[in-house]
Amino acid sequence: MSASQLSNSKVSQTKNTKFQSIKGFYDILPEDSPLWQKLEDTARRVLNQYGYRNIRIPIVESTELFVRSVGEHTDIVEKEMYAWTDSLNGDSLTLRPEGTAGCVRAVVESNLTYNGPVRLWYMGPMFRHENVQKGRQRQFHQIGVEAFGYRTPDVDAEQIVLLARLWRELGIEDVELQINSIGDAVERTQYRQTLIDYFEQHTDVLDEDAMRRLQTNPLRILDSKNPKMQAICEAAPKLMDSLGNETRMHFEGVCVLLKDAGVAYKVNPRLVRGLDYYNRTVFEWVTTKLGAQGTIAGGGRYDSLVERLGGDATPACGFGIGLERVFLLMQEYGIVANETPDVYLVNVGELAEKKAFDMAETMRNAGLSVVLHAGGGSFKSQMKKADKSNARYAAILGDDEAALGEVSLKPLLEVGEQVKCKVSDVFSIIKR
RNA sequence: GUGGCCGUAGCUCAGCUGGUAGAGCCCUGGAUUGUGAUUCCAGUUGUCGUGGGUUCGAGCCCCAUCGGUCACCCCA
Repeated sequence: MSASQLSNSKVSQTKNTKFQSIKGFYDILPEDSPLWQKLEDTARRVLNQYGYRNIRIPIVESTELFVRSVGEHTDIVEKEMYAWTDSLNGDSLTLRPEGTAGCVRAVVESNLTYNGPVRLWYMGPMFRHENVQKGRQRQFHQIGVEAFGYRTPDVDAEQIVLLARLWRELGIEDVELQINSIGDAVERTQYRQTLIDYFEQHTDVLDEDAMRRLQTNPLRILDSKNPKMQAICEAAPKLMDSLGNETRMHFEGVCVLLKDAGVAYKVNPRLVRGLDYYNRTVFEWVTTKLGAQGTIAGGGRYDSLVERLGGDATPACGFGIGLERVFLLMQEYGIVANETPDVYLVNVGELAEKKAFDMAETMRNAGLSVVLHAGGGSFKSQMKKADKSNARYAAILGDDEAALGEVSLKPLLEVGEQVKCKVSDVFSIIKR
């Protein structure tokens, strides 16, 4: 392919056209970045508290990995994947639409469960070619949390409780926990057939959407918002009723632990997840404050995926957090994070300008965060910049101070006396 | 993939039945020598998303296109 063929024809037609980010791909600007970091830092801390270990996995995997794990007939695989053929060797590759598949691949590849169960987490961008709307971008960010080798309900509950703690630490309230058990593969297949049989007796009531789902995902019909189908959905056979004893006990176990932990939940029998690999416990944390995209975290058990991807049979449980949505929710709650340097170093005068650079380094050596005013300007304008920078103190360096190796410290965030001191004393004055 | 609404200054927006482009915020300078965020004064802000069309004349009307936004679907 030639260079001219490679260039975007729409852009190259008009000269000097400004580039724009691709639809659904966006910049997180410095204004928003501190709040993102607060979110990420808080999550890291909480995950650490629970003994989850970080793993960093690629953004690109082989297409087949996602087809096998997410499911051939899911929306993600059928129409949302950024997939292409590597022009150098013909491999079919895909930008990851979710993280679990790659994580399982890594666990199997490096045999991470060799010494027993592991708890893992990762963070980063995911890619789905969907239409954008509030809380949904084509490149979006998730924290993925996965536990491998744990069979018992305590891990399911642990992950849910971990999330409850995260919301608490972030200052997010009023998020609802919905849980359900969708059974093992066999139980679900049975139930699926039961459901198809049931709805096929009532096709006169089903709308177009439901008729389509009857073939693709009959469990989703129960979720219909069509009021005309409300009655028939209510009367439909319940998934819970077709679950085996072991599955029910597992679900009971999760519920009891949640109760004991004081985490409120709502059993939602219609809660099914869009990815094929889930079984038994599924859950979502939902908010009503973000419009249509209310799920801020969701996950569940996927006991057969590891084996399906070539590993030894290993039970597993995990979830994803939609960081954009949590971020929006934090904004909704007025949660803020500001960058506040300790010092903004104002420097006016020939000698002062000469010494300021070195003086800033000295203060940084002492452990302070120091923004050096660069580029000259009047005293007044420098003070204005100091104010804008959100710094706690303006360190004023004029020729008087410079000659003596001193600075004048003026508090900017609260009222207080301006004091003149040696550069070496700045740290102890500010940090006391 | 489908539909509603919207694109005017860095930001938030006004702009009448078509008649040369506006406000606030921000930014810059000043209100007697080196003190910010408040106040007062002055000043800079633009291919009106893009490309066509109608018209003597288009920010405004028409078509196309791109983008934003919200929703369906689906999901984090």
